[in-house]
Amino acid sequence: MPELPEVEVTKLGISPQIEGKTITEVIIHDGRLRWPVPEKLSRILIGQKCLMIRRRGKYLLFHFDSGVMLLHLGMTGVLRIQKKHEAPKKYNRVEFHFGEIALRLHDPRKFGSIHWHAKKDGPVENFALLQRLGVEPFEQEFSGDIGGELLYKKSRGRKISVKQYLLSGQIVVGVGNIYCSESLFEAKINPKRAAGKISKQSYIRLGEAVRMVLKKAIQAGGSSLKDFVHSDGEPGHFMVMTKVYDRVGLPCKDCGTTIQQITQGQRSTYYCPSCQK
DNA sequence: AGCTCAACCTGGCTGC
DNA sequence: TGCAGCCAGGTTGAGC
Repeated sequence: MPELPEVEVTKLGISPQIEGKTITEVIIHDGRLRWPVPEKLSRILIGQKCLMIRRRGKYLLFHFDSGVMLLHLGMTGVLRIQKKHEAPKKYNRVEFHFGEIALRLHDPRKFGSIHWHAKKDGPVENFALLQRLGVEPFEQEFSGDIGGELLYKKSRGRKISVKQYLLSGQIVVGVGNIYCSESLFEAKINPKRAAGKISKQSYIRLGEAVRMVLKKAIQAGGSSLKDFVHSDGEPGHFMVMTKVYDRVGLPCKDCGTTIQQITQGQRSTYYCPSCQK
């Protein structure tokens, strides 16, 4: 599931159930995720109250008195809130109990990860994996024309394609493979163009497109929030309406031209060769 | 510093 | 039906 909108929707879904509650048990069914789940997690967390859940890029940050637990959903991770007595299903990797409530990480491909950042090591922003992240798309630093100007300025001299540049998360976080194709379509930019050769005006359109596409997706995800929170079975999939993603061979919804698919940086890119110049 | 590419892991789909 | 091959929403780290 997870690009930024899905992570944001997850945060919105679990926060009311988790914030202010105290961890009573941590069970690691299979800690061999992207990185090993810290074995000390149980010792650290039991008895601690979750003060707040935040999001940074695609990471969820669970704040406790003595530090922050960082959780990434990877490609296939889903967090679900269930009753503790409900039996965990296949691919439940880790679960956290808050009294009768269980927060379960379901992750078939095990590309997710869980980390601990102790308070004594300073603010969580110091955490190595957060340091390389670009700015948040909905913060002041990417608002209005500022976002596009940032994309423009940082791209000068860059030879990689604008698709890979935007997807890298170096400048602005949260744009995964689906919303990257969608944003470039909305901004009418051909994904094959070199990042360093794109005008400031185009990047300003791209900045707007990124915010618009992500916002719409969050709103679409929001509609499935109830399903998500109350789900005790498989996660509810919400349909994301895409203009180009996964539409190879189909007509462009704006001009009718056949949507193309190419590979860039080992990932699929979809675009309309007429609309995107 | 920037670019490319393999790697992590499992399931689902396509085609023979 | 079986099986090989390819694809999948992310990200790091090695090597040039």
